[in-house]
Amino acid sequence: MEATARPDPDSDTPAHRYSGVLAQEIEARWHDRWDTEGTFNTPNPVGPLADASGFATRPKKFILDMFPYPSGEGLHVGHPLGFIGTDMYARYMRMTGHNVLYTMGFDAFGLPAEQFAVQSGQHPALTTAKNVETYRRQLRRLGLSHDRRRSIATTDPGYYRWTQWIFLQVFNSWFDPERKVARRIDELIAEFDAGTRVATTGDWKTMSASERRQELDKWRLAYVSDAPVNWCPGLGTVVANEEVTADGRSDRGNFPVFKRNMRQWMMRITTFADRLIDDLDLLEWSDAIKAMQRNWIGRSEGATVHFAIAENISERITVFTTRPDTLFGATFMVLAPEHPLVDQLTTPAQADAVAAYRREAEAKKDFDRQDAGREKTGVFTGSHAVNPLSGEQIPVWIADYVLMGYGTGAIMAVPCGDQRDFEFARKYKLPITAIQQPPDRSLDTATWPDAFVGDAPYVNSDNGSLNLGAVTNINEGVRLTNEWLAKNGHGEATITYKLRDWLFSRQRYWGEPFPIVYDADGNPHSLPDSVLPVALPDTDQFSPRLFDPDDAMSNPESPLDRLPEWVNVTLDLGDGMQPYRRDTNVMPQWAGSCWYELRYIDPTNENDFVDPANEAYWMGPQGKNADGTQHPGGVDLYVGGVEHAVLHLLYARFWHKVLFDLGYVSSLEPYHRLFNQGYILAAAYQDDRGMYVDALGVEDRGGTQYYDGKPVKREYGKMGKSLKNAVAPDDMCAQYGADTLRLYLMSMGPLDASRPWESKDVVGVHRFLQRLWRNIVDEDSGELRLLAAPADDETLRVVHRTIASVREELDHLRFNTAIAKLIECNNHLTKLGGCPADVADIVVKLVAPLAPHVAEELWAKLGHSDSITYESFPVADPAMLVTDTIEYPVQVNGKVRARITVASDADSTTVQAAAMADEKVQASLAGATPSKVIVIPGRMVNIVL
RNA sequence: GCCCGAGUGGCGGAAUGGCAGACGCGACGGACUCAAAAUCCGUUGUCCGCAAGGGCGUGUGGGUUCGACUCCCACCUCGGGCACCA
Repeated sequence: MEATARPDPDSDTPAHRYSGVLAQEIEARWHDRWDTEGTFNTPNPVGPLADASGFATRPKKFILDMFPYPSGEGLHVGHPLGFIGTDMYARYMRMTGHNVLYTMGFDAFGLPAEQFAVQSGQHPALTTAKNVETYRRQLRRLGLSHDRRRSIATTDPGYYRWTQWIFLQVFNSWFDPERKVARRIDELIAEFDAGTRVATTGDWKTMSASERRQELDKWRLAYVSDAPVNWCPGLGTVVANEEVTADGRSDRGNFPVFKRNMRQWMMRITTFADRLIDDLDLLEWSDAIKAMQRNWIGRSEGATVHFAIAENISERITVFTTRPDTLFGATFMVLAPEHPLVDQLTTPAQADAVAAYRREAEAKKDFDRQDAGREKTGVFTGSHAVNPLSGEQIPVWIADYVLMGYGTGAIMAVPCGDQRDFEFARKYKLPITAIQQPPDRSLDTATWPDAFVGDAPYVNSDNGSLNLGAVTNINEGVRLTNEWLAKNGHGEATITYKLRDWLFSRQRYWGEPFPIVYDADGNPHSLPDSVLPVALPDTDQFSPRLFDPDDAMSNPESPLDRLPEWVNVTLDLGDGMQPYRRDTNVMPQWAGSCWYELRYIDPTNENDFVDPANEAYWMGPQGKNADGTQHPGGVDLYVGGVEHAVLHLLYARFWHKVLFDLGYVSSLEPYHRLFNQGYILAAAYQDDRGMYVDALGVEDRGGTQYYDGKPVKREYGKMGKSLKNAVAPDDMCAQYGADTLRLYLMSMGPLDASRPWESKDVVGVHRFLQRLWRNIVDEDSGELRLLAAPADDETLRVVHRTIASVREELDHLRFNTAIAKLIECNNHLTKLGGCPADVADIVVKLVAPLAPHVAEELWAKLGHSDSITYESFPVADPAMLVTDTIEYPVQVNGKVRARITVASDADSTTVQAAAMADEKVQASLAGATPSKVIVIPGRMVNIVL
């Protein structure tokens, strides 16, 4: 497609027609003026960005986009969908008297930047800076009203200095399990010193300095752990659980991921699990996203139950169950093959079988073990456990359908009520005892086709001291059993989570270095604030060692390991000058995006990551939510894709809560209202080899598509490089102007819906702007051509109805219908032959948030010298919204048969009489007498026969 | 399997208990033009009919209601998330 504008100089197109060429000329001029005048600079209450405008006393709106990763390809038209929505809203908010914080930063650390650098042979710092430049230019061209003084990139040392500082706050904190808040590690030391809290590894008073250090490390919210992590040889790094797809591969690069024990940084996000679930209730997020977060955290309530072992082994087997009330039906136990008690439990007779089974299970990847459809397999250990309720001895098996990573890695099997246990019991001829009386089955489980799951009266559930016979619901059964277990020392009520602690280190180059050094004994020490940032050292060896993607036994080698002069340092950390080794990991890409909205507030603050007064103004709680719950604070509107539902959004909430607990921020949550925009889809085409071909080169001939003369297959998918169906915003701006692109993207449908891009449809909104222009400006002279006569009554009503509905639609982010209303209004003006002079200001203001460049130009032509940005948005005159007469549709038996016009204040009797008198109504009635007439005032009449 | 969404003209979509299809694309007809593009005006759910007019119509089947795209129940299809989670 040609990226040039349509009209050529030879054509007879009027010189001042609103064409792509003119639009670009206008837009470039306004971009310069906005920059020169600092039109979108937003003042803070205090600090370097405070000013005397008085704006900082206005009500505030903090409007935020999920900031982009600046890729080498630049933007395609799908990327700015959300950005344009927030820009329209931000501009509307400015015109309704708000002080608006709106800017854009760049999430520039991370794997893709590093991979792009490796491919191109250029340093990621260079490619990133270049890409950010491209993005800034493209975003500017779209007319986004960002306060550019507040823009940051996560790779700026002035930014990641504070990312490292927050890491140190997390490192120097612990979770108080009683108060359920993060507290400073100093307060833990004070509690140990005072004896009000007992250390877990020994007597605090007699511990050596090194022992005390190790005790404290066990409490820290950021800690080094030697635990199973996701090792991805194809990427050369470990990745977080959240970055592993359902089929056991990395979400970046789609490489296999293996569980391996490795020494890595973790963050104790699990301690915040309850608050991360509970506080979702305070947020205006979609139920879908809330459900995804709840699912991921995976809270389940139940009990731990301890089973004694019959064969004289002192250890007990501990299980977690959500259905302790079914304990009477536990007829065997199953341990994960990796369970630590398996060796002790295995009898000599079973040793070979158990060893063989464990080898087999180990060889399988985690993913293969998690296929629910697989036939269950297992081996008897030879030992028995004692059911604490029934006293019966039940066999202990191992099977790979039980996972070491969830609960305790062991289960009590209740085959009558659990389908997995039922299948296993059938296969290995294990007993199945009914403990509930299903309504449609006998108690003879041999006749059952499957496990019975549901509410039914308990049977066989009485051991003399616990009797569930009279219990009618599961909750009551669970409660009674938990009580009995606790009283008799066999267990207690317990809550478990699917959420694991957050794996926080990566063996890559392009990320934030850890502000941590290790002493000669390998103990981690935090570096003081004064040496931050720990700068990422320069090197041309920025690729980590990559391995065969299937080489599970390979070991990570971080690029920073290769820089001994950086790694080895001599420092005085309080014990005199000592040699230390720097941590050679870098933080995951999510670190930088965990707090960027806070830095937007105070981007130039050298002393603080954000001034508390500025944070309180922009993000502090705003009274009560609409439903009366506490307002948690946070940004007023956060727009972004649904793909971050459990990654960025969970991590950022966690960090924010830690900062809240430590008293650094006043907001409980970072993002009060979240809006997930849809994706822009586009047709993609495959040739006969299944290769994608450049969608821009495909021709349509009578419904069949051809590329290079050969037919191709069409499908629709997310716009992007991989499907070769990207459309560049620069091309669209060149052809029609940015205002047209903005309107088209927003008019395609609601912001939260995904929808296909059709380049041929763009011309529709372009024609609208052209007509709007022509209604105000003479296309030949470029001078105003307003109608001198005052707007007639009908026009005034149209204009005021438009004001009312545009306000209504913009308040609810319904840009598509707002645009439709404006088109309707403009079509009315077109029929008049132009815009009456006395409504021109109003019409231009209505368009301003949506198509700001053309609005500024028209505003200037109308004789105003200031930017339209801070003009007040029109308010509809209520008198103009009511009419003297109303047309009522008249239904006979629910079908519209006639229309009558009556005075708008006519009462029901009058309306009914007018309806009955109508001749079409009489014809439809055909002489019959209505049994009922319903009159809905202002709406309609329905005559029922 | 479980949890969310969504199914409306040729196409994108509008209407959330009260006139289904706003607005736009496309298509068709007309104006302008030597012609084309651009622009402007008009028609456009579908079927029957020359017309007036009428029948049908929001994935399928049932229900609530004077009235259902909208609410309820069951099902079908598509999209997304989770999945041997005890």
